[in-house]
Amino acid sequence: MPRSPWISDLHWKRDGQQPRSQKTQEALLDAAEVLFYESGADATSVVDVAKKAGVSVGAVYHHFRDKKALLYALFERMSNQYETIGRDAVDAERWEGASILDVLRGFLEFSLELGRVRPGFKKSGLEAAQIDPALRQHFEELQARNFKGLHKLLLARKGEMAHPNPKFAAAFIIDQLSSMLRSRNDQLIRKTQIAPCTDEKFISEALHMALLYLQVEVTSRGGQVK
Amino acid sequence: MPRSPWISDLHWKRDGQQPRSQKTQEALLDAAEVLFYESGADATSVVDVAKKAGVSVGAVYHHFRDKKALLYALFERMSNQYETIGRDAVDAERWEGASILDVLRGFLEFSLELGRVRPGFKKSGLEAAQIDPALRQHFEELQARNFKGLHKLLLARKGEMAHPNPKFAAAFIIDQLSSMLRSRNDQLIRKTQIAPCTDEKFISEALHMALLYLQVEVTSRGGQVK
DNA sequence: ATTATCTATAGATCTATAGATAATGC
DNA sequence: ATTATCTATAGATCTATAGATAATGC
Repeated sequence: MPRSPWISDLHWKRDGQQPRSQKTQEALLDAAEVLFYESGADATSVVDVAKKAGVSVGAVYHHFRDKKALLYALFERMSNQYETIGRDAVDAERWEGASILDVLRGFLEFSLELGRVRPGFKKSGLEAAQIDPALRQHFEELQARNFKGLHKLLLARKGEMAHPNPKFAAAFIIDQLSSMLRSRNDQLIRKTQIAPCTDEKFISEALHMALLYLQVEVTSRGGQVK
Repeated sequence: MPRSPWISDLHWKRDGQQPRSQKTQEALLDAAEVLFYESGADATSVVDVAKKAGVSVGAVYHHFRDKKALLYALFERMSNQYETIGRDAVDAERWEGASILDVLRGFLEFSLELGRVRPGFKKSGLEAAQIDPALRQHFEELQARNFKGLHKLLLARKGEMAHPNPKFAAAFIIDQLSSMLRSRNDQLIRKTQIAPCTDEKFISEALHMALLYLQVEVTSRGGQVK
């Protein structure tokens, strides 16, 4: 029985034979990521995606079973990249000798950077999660895994925290910082804020708030905080 | 020159002559608010809205110039209600004798309540803001006005804050608390959080964090914080 | 010979209207 | 008599396919 040209039984994406296949597929995913971010998947037609990618509609349907499959593939790419990034970011060895302040600063800086260079990265993947419960759950698990990795890094440094319940406090602060980052990475929401500030200032204030909440004595580790 | 049956020159909404007009219009707006929240305005067809409101498509177009006009009207309703609510909420007299803790608690409790009983309230209005820059700006101003009212309430109590820059600190904490509330009111995002807790616990922790950041001495005002 | 792409278009879906019918209030 | 609603459908838009043409690699 010959191998199906479609990856997975759900016929999501064609497994191309020529190098140009991958180029085209990635061009289509890049185009979709941007367009879906700007206007949403519904408001974006397949023709729009093809045009932006510089190919014809026919080419889209040669590579992807249907429009939904394009969204699935986009989700898959986001998911894979996010997992790789996340695994690397919360690697224990990478943070050896680092303080809670260092770890949290890394988290904030990285998230802001990601929102800047790939604004559609998460949102376009979330569009897929919105229409398919299975993807939704996968996204939740993915996010939870990364957060839990960060949580572990913080708890390994619980000696720095005077908070009576470091386990809860660390989880709570991760949730709240990520909420703050999400708003900051969203252009529309950001405009409604009344304390506009540079990324640097935002990071320093958010860190200050987090350390107060966790009851981390900053002075004892030297004046790394402004 | 006879008065146009359409409100405003942009022909947004018909100014009905009979009482049932208003009933129908409100039923349509209610239906749209829910459907647009659940699936987005694009994914919702006019037939869907009509069906949910219990009227025919023709009735929709009798009252609203087009689908966009329905979205505009929804935005307008949200905008008016939000303004009334906001003006009332940040009324100085209403908070006479209240502490910073009281004011912030009121803000958190109210926002969570609004998200619970009218989940589509803000989101459906935001859909309109997404497609029209003028509405977008109006929404920003509306939000900013409410936030500034809250800001004023806090600054009127700056004696409670030991923070060296109460003006900035108050604005910053308002922005961050509203980010936290936004995530908490979004079901999908909320599921990705790793420190699930009751609304009560959330409020108490968020307040605790805010007061630490603002450097408000809670003990001096009695044990209102758990 | 196989794989990838393009052009043209059928079929589905949705928006908006026309024209007929029902309800309201002077 | 006027206003509101309904049914049926024209027209627009978008998805997806069929069939022809071009590029690739054995």
